[in-house]
Amino acid sequence: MSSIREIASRTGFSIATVSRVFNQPEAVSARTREVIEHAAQRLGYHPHPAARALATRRTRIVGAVIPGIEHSIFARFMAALERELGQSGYALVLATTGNDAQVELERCSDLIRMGAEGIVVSGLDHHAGLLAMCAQRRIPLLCTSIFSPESAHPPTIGYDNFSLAATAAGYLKGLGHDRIGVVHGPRHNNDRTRLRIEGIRSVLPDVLLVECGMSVEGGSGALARLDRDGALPTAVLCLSDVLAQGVYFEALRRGFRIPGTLSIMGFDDLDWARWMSPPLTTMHLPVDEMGHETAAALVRHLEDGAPLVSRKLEGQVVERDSTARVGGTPENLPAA
Amino acid sequence: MSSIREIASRTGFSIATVSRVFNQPEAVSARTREVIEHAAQRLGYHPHPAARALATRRTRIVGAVIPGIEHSIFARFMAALERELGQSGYALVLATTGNDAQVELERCSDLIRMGAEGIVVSGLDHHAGLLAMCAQRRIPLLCTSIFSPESAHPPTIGYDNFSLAATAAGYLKGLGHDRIGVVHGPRHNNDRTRLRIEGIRSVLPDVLLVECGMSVEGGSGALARLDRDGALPTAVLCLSDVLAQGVYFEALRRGFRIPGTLSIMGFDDLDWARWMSPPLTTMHLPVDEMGHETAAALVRHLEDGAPLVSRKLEGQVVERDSTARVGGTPENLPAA
DNA sequence: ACTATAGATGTAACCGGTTACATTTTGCAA
DNA sequence: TTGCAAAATGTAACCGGTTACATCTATAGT
Repeated sequence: MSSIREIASRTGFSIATVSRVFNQPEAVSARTREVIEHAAQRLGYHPHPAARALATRRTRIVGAVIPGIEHSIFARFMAALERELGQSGYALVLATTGNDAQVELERCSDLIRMGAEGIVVSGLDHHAGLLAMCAQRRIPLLCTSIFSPESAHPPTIGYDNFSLAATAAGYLKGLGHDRIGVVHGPRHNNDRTRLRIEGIRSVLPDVLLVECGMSVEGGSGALARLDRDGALPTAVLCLSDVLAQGVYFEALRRGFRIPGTLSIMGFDDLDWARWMSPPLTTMHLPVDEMGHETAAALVRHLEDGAPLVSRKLEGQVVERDSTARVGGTPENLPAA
Repeated sequence: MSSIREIASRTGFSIATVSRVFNQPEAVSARTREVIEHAAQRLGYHPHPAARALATRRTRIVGAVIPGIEHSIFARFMAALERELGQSGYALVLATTGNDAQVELERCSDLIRMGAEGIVVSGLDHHAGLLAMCAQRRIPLLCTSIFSPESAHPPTIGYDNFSLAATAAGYLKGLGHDRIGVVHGPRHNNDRTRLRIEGIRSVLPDVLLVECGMSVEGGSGALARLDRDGALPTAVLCLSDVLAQGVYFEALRRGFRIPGTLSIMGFDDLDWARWMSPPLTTMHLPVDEMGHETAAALVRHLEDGAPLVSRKLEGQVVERDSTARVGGTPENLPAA
């Protein structure tokens, strides 16, 4: 409705002066500033975002493209990202892909089409066109939930999925488990999962893998399958706490004792993990830090031109009571 | 880098023709279109979003301002909202408030400042300035997670918290429970919670209320407090599945049988509820539908000027095994 | 009184699209 | 051919800000 010119003509000043009141108040006399601010207030003036963006060539929008936000760790990551970005005056546009590279490309294209100044994605392997598109438009692309020192482009801010998974596997191995099952989500289009599996295999070459949907239901079904096949291991490493939750309840349902019959370990350290009974041993993933670091890096790059550099964040095993030394407890048989 | 004028001069056509190729291709001859499209391709042309937004006065951005996305039902709502908006070519900007009305106002202001064409908030009571701000700038504001037929402004798309909670309380009452505890999150700045409590009181006038933080830990602590006070009811109604999860595990920890010693009922119907052991009885909230309807209503309003009207969505009790008729099971005492 | 200089303000040219309207070209009937 | 409507294209005025540069004013120094 009311533009800068409206205010200018109402107050008798020029549009430049009005603009200065909002952008470089110190360059305007106190009296003038007061008059213009008052008029702006009275007319309910707000600068037109597109006009400002056109002139300054800044939108202060960054986009995040993730597989999905429903369950899991991504919601926490988004929360941290949003909090940090918001504090720096940036807006976060959210887009989900459902783990489809083609959809991811389209979503990124949409983000660019609407003015995103930077894009955050998950993982390192993407549609071939994605990198090209971002490079051509000079849009910084940051890969998260993964760390890779080798690829200078694009930069990664995240954890080392391979070694974290190896550490988790090593933890269970160190507890004396030799028959270990790994429950994981779809490998397709998910390099993090693939890396984790490789990491586990580096410690436990012939571990038993069970792939299932990335949901509580999936985890539940995975344990059911293991049990039905008579392949029940002494420990199950779940590549996500959500899967662990499914395994956990399915174990309870089958009358297993945790960790007596079955040690269960998760991955993520979602907030409810420590409140289960018994509390869930899991691999803590630094997602809050990741959100924080990602936002900070992007903001520094956008504001000061600081280069985007890869950053490795640490995770660690959070030992709780859902895992135990194998044979360490007497009641090793199903209870019911 | 490359603008419409660049392409125009390269191909010898005018900027108007170039613009038409992208906006009204049928108004341009096939030959010309081909030439221009080819040049655009070669130069890696993408229309400048701010310039387009300035000229068309459209940004195709809508904002959602929610308390937080970490746990709970909001992530699911956002997912549904984003999916639907994305399909209509709109982007979703996410902002969180942590249940602070002042922060909410600021976040909304930021959204407007960056060009949001519509805003979605949770609940009906907000900072006084919020409505005024949106009204002045002609930004449609949609309140969700709540339904209120009375207030034509702003419109609400959601469920009736009062009657849904009353129904839940009625369900437990119908099971013969007379000592019922209600575990709920902060009432402050949360009209949905207040409405639910009122609804419960309409059925159970002197129900026992326990307020706690909106987390698994909160629920866990709430049950601990109930037990410590010797005020253990026969059933606990939790105003969120997250709280129910805390109560549930705390009950297990204390050796209670569910539902033998204690019936537990949640609110939300998050996806893991049915996979617990025993599965959680809960009040199903139509959040997917809410996201869908909210997005659709907003898009219709923005595209065709359709009026925004309040819409009531239904929820229902999902009866599972965490609740039972009081005294219906013999083992009414703590197990361990 | 007369500059030199800093401070305040104004002018106008952008930013990169869209689109009403004017103009030119084309195709077809008379 | 000529005439005329339809199709294709061009011109230029927006949209609402920012900002380099020019201009004007006030203050201080000599």
